[in-house]
Amino acid sequence: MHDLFICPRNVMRDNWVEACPKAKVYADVESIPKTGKREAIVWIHCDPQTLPWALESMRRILDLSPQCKVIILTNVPDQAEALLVLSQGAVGYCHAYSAPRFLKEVRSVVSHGGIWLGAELLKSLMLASKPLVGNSSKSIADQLALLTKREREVAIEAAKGLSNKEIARVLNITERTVKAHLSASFERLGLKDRLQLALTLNEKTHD
Amino acid sequence: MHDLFICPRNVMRDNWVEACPKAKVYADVESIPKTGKREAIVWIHCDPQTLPWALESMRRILDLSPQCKVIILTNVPDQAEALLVLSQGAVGYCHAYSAPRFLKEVRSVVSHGGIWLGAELLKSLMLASKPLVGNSSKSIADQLALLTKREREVAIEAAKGLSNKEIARVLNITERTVKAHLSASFERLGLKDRLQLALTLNEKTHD
DNA sequence: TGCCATATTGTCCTTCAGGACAATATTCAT
DNA sequence: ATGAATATTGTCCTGAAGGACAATATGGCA
Repeated sequence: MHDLFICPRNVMRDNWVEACPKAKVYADVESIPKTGKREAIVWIHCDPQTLPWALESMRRILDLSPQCKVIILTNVPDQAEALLVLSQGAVGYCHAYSAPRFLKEVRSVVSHGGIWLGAELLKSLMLASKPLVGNSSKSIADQLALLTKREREVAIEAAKGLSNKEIARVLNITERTVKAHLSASFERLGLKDRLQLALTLNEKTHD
Repeated sequence: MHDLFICPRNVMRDNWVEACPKAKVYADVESIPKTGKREAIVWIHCDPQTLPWALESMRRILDLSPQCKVIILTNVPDQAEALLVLSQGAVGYCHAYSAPRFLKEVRSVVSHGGIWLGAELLKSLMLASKPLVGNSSKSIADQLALLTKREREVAIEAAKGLSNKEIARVLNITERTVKAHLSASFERLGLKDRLQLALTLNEKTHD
């Protein structure tokens, strides 16, 4: 699977050359020779201003050769932007100045059918996807079962919207104890904070 | 970076051996020799019933050696389970019967700091992060109708669990503006804070 | 008897949420 | 042209949330 770069300035950066020695560079999609439906890894360089152009280029490449893999190289990585390009068909999104070794890794992943995204982006996706988890086969009861008795009691009060002080008063323990149980519950259930806890425990069960 | 497998049955499957020829297998965390703070790729095999054990094993491993990479191998891949293990620190989640070539690829990705998840899971994550409105009942739509366009946009992001900073980034406005819209929304809808807003906009039960 | 899990609590710290008061710019209806 | 609503942003402030590190006590089990 060969590589090609699309860069408005029509210049290969050193790290790109080192990562993909045999790659060719073009200024735009039109400049690419028509080579039939061969698979390629297409690296499109852009910045926030030229993102729409990059997205349009990707669309056209994927229209012509759906089996191509498109990786977006940006000067200013941004999560929302990453989500946008990935949702529109890119299989990778990384910094244009990344080390050659890193780019080789990205190349390896996508050439085998993988998708590349950073840990921070994955974290955001997981946060945003909590409703999905709520609708999973793992019921609320199952999740509560992962907690100890006291953790459960505290979690339920927190899910109602009570503050730590209010929960402490209701259960006749200190605020510090409330925090300890909540932190343990967050970790056990894979939740970020009490808001996610509240959403999780208030999910409708499926009967 | 060497590999080790944790499998209750203390047996290496053929595909594991082929993917990681020099790896060692242990029945549990206790059986692992204390080798100091060396990085390792730890593959933990489990099924739905032993997931809690696997998660606990991972926690202990990461407590002892935070630089270790943990990959969960399951007999029954499940999206919610994948999200749970990834949110608790795993960097990979895949099928225990995966081809050696595939496991090698996973190994390569995580050893270079990447996180492995399948294209299907990523797709689900991105779908799940779409706006909440559309699946809501009329009452929620009615409440949203009380807000201005911008207030609505901010409220929806907040209801997903995003912080003010994250919302500011997504909508390309300042954190101060986010706060202003949220405060206005709380007052307009008669809500105390973002937790109540989240429960209201995600509401499925009527108590 | 010893170990582990659980429950409880303390101090300290950073970050975040949200309110108060204030201001400018834009859009739209009158 | 004017006024109101909306959008945006600033500074400043307090209180809450949550994490880190630490400690003691209790109950159950091998």
